[in-house]
Amino acid sequence: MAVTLKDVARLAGVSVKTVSNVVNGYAFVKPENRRRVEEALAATGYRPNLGARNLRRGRTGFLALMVPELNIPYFGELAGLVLTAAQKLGWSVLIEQTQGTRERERETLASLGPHLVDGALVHPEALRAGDFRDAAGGIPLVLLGEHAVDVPIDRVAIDNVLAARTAVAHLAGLGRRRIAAIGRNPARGTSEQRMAGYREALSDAHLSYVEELVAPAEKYHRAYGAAAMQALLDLPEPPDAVFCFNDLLAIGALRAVAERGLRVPGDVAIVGFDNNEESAFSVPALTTIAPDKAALAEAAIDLVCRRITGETATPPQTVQTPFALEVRESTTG
Amino acid sequence: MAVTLKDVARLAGVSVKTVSNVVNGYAFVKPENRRRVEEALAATGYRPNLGARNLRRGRTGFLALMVPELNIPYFGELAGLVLTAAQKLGWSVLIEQTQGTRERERETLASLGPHLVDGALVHPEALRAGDFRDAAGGIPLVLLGEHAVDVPIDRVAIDNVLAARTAVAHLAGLGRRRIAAIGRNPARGTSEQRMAGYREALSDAHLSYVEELVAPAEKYHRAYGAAAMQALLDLPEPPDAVFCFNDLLAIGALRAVAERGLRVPGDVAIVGFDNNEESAFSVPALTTIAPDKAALAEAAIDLVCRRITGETATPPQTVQTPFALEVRESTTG
DNA sequence: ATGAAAGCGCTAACAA
DNA sequence: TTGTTAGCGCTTTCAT
Repeated sequence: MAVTLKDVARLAGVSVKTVSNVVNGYAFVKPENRRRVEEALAATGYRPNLGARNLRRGRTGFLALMVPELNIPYFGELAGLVLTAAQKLGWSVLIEQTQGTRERERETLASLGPHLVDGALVHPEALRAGDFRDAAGGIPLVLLGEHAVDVPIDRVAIDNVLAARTAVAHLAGLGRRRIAAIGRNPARGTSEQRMAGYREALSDAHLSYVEELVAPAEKYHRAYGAAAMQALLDLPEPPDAVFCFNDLLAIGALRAVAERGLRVPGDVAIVGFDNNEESAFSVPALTTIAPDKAALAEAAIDLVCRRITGETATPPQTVQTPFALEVRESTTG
Repeated sequence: MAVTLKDVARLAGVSVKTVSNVVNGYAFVKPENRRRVEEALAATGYRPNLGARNLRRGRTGFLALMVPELNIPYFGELAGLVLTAAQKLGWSVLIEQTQGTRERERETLASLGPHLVDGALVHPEALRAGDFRDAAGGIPLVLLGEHAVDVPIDRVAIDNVLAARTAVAHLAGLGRRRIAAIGRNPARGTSEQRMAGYREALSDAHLSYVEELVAPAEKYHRAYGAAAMQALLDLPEPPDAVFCFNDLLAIGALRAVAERGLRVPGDVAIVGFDNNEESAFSVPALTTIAPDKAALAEAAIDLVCRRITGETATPPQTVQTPFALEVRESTTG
């Protein structure tokens, strides 16, 4: 059916070794033979059978990317960048969705392994430290995003505490005094970090931490942001600013404010987190923390590839990638 | 390193054949042996090497999904659904991004093939009919979305003409007389279809087709929608309604209207296409055509799998999946 | 019902 | 510099 190395060899009148050498860019091939092989290659339209090559090499040639859901804009954007970064280095990526549940995350981690992929980038939502005990059959893992889980595994993330602090400091700098937060969720690692940054910034601005101004969010989706904002607006003394732990929550909050006939940022200023593409086009456009997602994707791919090739054998490291505060209309109408 | 069939066989004191039989659920294995094999399997934590299995079977076990970009919400959502549908049937999916350029689409199609994947779902943007000439090395292909390309290949799509017509009829039914369109682009297949539906609906409503009310869009991104809307609003006699060929364009249009201090739907009613999740939360929420994306994903996966297994050997077919008009605030403030 | 062995397409150690 | 050949881990005849 498909053209094999042997077919090419026969056509070129050389051995498979020589063809293999040419295909793999081995330098020492007699020019005459190289020419004939290349001709045969072109004539047959030969394409190496990756499965066979990798079986022989003890590699699969694939990486995995584990994320909650691709229809969450942040992960859609990130996945796109990861694919691009991987492709540049000649890797194919298998994307696995977990829906953010611990069980699916554990299953997925277990299903990964040397027989399927050579390495994986994982963005866990609910995994605990113990879940990593020789998971994934020992292939190199790189954790994406900051999490409470304290495991000796490579990580790439922005400084969530500082980012949250920056966002809230911006609000305080605008003269807002009742700054709420939406997104507290003990089950999520990043929630802890962002809470910490929130508290630090309040303290920096000599504002006190008010329990009732911190709204939980079960999921970081738009509808939950809207619901949380409604609750906040029902307070006897509603907030004059809100820091949302991601843009989806912020977009929901934006709607809730509009539905009350209130103004953003006039009555309530809003800051998000992630800089989803949609956030630049909401009405009003959303001020948000903009992580450098391309840098994140590239650093992660780079790291996992170096681990696979054994190029880097140092202890697990944490790479911090940059972020910026993107100021838009939702705080400076 | 990893546990192989041979290791399990040795531990269980049987031949690899017997282990293979157990692993593959072959019925006729002596209960005693089955028990011992299962014990050995559990003790070693054996996981089959997919590469080797597929090499032997002449399969790869992978499907490909070719899309322009994952950070476009429609494709992020669709990809997530495709992954889910594929997983249910035990397939892994390789996602390939083309950025919507014809060249990358051709390259990708060529890079696919029996050595990499067993079948592919492709959502082309710029491909021409000729580009499909024995592309992808003869593996089963399923086209996603409607396109101008007329090739004898399986397809899954909604009825774009009818959908567009429905959207515009809705606008006309609201009493709007100057209904514009944003998104004309001869290079894109769906553009033709949506233009046709637009014209049909105008004619149904006894409105004449006005060339200046049809705005082109190079890319179907938010910024292009905003630019097109601005141009439309600069017209001596601006439109009182706009049909955008996707939600991204509509979101951009929404912003452009807001920036002028005009009202949606008061001054201009807007309808989109795709029903991205964000469209339910924009201010105002967007009326849009909502294709049943889950049905699309499932039908496509189902079809390609049946072709691969040879279960379906009929001539290429076109499967139509349902859509609905989702009426929201942007047309009924 | 199960074992022995061939071979999927490829790479690489070993020879020549 | 190039040919020969042994596997990579698995499935699957063909025997038994």
